Amino acid sequence: MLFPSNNPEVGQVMKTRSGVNKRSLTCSIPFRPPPLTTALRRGWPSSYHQDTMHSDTRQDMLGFGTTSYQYYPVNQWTSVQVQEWLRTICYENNIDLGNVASFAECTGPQLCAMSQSHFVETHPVYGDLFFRKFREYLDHCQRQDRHYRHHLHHQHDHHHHQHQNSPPTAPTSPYILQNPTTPTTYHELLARPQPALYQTSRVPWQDASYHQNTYPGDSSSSYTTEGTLPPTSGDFPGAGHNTMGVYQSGYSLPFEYTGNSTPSPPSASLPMAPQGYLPVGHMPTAPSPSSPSPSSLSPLPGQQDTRRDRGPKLWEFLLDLLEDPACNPAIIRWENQEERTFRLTSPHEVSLRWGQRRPNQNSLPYDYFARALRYHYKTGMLISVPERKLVYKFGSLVFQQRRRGANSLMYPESPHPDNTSGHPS
DNA sequence: GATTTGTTTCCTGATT
DNA sequence: GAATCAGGAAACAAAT
Repeated sequence: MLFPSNNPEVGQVMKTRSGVNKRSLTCSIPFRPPPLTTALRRGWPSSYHQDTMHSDTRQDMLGFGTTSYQYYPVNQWTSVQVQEWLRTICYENNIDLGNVASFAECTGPQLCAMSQSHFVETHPVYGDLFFRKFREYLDHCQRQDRHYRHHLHHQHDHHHHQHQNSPPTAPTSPYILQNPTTPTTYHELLARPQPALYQTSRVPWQDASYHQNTYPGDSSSSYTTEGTLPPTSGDFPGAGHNTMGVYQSGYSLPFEYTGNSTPSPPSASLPMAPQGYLPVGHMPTAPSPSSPSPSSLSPLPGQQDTRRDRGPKLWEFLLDLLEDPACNPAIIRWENQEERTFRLTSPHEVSLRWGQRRPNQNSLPYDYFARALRYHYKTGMLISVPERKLVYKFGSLVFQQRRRGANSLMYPESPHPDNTSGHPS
C-alpha cells in the first residue's frame, strides 16, 4: 500500500508538521562526504553499443554492451582501444567513421603525448575536436583518480581506527590491482616513460609533481608500447616520469595485466565486478591522500568544469558494492541481473557502510537509508519492486549515467524520460 | 547570499 | 508485534 497521498486527512496531518524544526534537538555534524571510489564507473552501457560499427564490444554483467577502452588506463590503450574511443567520438558527433583511419596505429600513450597541433596534423578536419574530446576524457579520468585517492585515504584512516588490534591492512577499496608484482602495477605505470616521437612541450594539465610525491616510480619497467615507438625517458618533460600518470591509476585496470603489449580484453568468464581486483587488504601501499595541485586540475581555456565533487551518489555506492566481491553477495547481491534488481541481504550493514562515508558518524539507521533509496524513485535511479522486501531495482538511467561518466563533460545531463516529477521540491 | 543538489532526519500510516 | 515500505516535510551541507 502506497502512502495515501489522496487521503485528505493524511495530507493535513503532514501539513500540520510543517514549520516544526524537527532537527533542532539533533546534533549538527559537519558533513563533508569523502568521495568513495568512482572506479570502474566508466564501463557501463552506452547508447551506441548495439551499433554494428563496434565490433569489439562485449556484454557486461548486466547484459548491456560496452567497449573495452573504458576498462583500461589510457596509457594502456592499444590501437584497438584508441579506435574504439575514436569511433565513440565519431558516433556522438555524427562524424564519418572513415575519419578515424588516420589514427589507426596510434596507441594511448601516443595520444597522451600528442599536442593539439599533432592531432590537427594527423587529421586536419577533426583533429582539434579529437584533441578536445580526448582532453575531456582525461580530465574525467583525473577526477576519478582523485576521488579514488581520497577514498583510499578515508577508508584507510577509518579502517585503522576501527581495527587497531588488527594487523595493518590496506584501505578498503576493491579496486586494487590483483597482481602488484607485475611490471604494470600502477606505481610502475606512473613512472613509465612516454614515447618520444610525440613529445610535446606543452601539456597544460600535466603536473608531474602530482605523482612524484605519491608514487615513486620504477624506471626499470619493461613496458613497451604497441607499435614502433620505443619508450624514452630523459628527454621527455618530467624526466622519466610519465606526465600522464594522473590518468593511470590501477583502478581502471579491471583485470590482471599480463605484461603483453596488447592487453587482453576483459574476459567474459571473469566476474564483471571489480575484475582482477582484490578486496581490502591486498594493496601494497596506500596512496597519499594529498590532492593534486590546483594547477594540475585547471581546465583548458574555454573549458568549464561544472561537475560536482561530492563523492558518490547513493546509487553509485550500491553499484560499487555490487561490483565488490567482498560485498556481493555478503551484504548485497543481484536478485536478477538482467532485470537490474538487487537485494540487500544485509540491509543494516549496507546502511552502516553508507553512513560511514561521513566523518564522526559511522552508522546510519536502515530506516533513513531506505528513505534515501526511496527518494531515488523520483529521480528515476531506482525503481520500486513491490511486495519484495529489501529488493530494489536500478532505473535505466543509472547505467546511462554510469557510462556517461566518461563523457560527462561532453554531454549535459538530460532529464530522465520516466521522471515526470523532476527533482523533489 | 541565493539557489541547486543530494541526501538525512523524522514522521504517520500501510503492509508483510 | 516487529520489520519493512511508502512518501511528505523540512533540515542540512556542499557546490554553483
